[in-house]
Amino acid sequence: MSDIQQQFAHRLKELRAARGWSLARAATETGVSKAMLGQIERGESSPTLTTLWRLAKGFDVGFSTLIEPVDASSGSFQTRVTPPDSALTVKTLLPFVADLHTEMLDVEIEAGGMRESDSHRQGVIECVLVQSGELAVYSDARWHRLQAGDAYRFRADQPHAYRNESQDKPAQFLNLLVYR
Amino acid sequence: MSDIQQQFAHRLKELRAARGWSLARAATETGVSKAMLGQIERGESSPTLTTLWRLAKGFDVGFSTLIEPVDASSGSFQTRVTPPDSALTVKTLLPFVADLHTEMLDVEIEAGGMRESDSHRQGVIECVLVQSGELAVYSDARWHRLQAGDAYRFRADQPHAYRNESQDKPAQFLNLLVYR
DNA sequence: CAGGGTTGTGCGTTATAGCGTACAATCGTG
DNA sequence: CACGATTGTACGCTATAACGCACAACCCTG
Repeated sequence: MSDIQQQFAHRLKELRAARGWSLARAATETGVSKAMLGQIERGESSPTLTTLWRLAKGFDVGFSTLIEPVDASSGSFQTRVTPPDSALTVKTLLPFVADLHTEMLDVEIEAGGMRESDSHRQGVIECVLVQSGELAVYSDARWHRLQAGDAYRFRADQPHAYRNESQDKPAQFLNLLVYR
Repeated sequence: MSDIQQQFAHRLKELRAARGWSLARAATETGVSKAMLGQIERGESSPTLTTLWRLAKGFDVGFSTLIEPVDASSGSFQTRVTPPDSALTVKTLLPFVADLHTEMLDVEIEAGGMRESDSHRQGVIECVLVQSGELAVYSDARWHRLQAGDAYRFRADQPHAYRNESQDKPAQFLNLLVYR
């Protein structure tokens, strides 16, 4: 029995309990046998992809939520201003939280300023939403020019950079990182 | 053979081709046998959870990305302003796109204005990031007061509402919806 | 060209996923 | 209390996941 099998055993029990379903009811909703559901919940069996898919549909959750729970609690969280360095002011609007796989920054880059960024981990997608000014984004080996109101997405698992094209005014953009 | 099995067959081939790995190399990286990888790619087998997990780790992708690809192409997308109605101006900064499971709105609500919202689908999480003004958010059967710079998350698969607490000035907030 | 290395497929074997059924335990009702 | 309904577990059977190995086809190098 593997760790993921154990984790999923616990998760399936959670999903079922949250809906107040018996094994029989869950079997009806998902099309997976009662006996098999029991085996999975006790960690005695590692379900196939086909069975996992049935479970996701029957429980009406996305595939990733089937495995990894989303924190359903409500609550405040803090935005945060990173101390300004030579060219950039970064305010973290939505800090990275594991269950949402998302992070959002409000970035201001001074007139003529530029910032390079290392690659993020494999598969991270970045969306740049220009709020004001003239911004250029470097990705896929070239610069892309953006105006206020423009938006641009690219893979952030490669080196990339931001540059304020104006020599007079700062530029401001929202930076959304989606980790999938 | 199920639809998801066929979909995954195609996806696994994609993942492997993208890295330029042979079946033997992929077997080494994932700990899943070459013969089994071949069976999966030809849609002849539905891998168990344990095997899926090994694949995710070996290919260094999140579990959901193992099944559903993220569009890796770069490109601009349009922000959009919804015509104002009686109390609200909505600008869609990031329209919903299926592969990111995310949507972002810039909302301005006039002095004293209020808006109720129906439930979204099961499991949607909403983050409200107040940019200016005094906002109250209704969720979990009660109102939560927020100031500029405050942020609040809650489950959006329940009825919820927004209200500008000020009778003098509009309030503005960013609204991030994460569908998981 | 021949030979060695690489690649993907097919086969047979073993372990286990998935099921229907039976049943013990528990619960609720008359 | 007895009885019926419900719930979760165990069992035996069938189908298939997963593997190691052999091999045909292809590619590259001397």
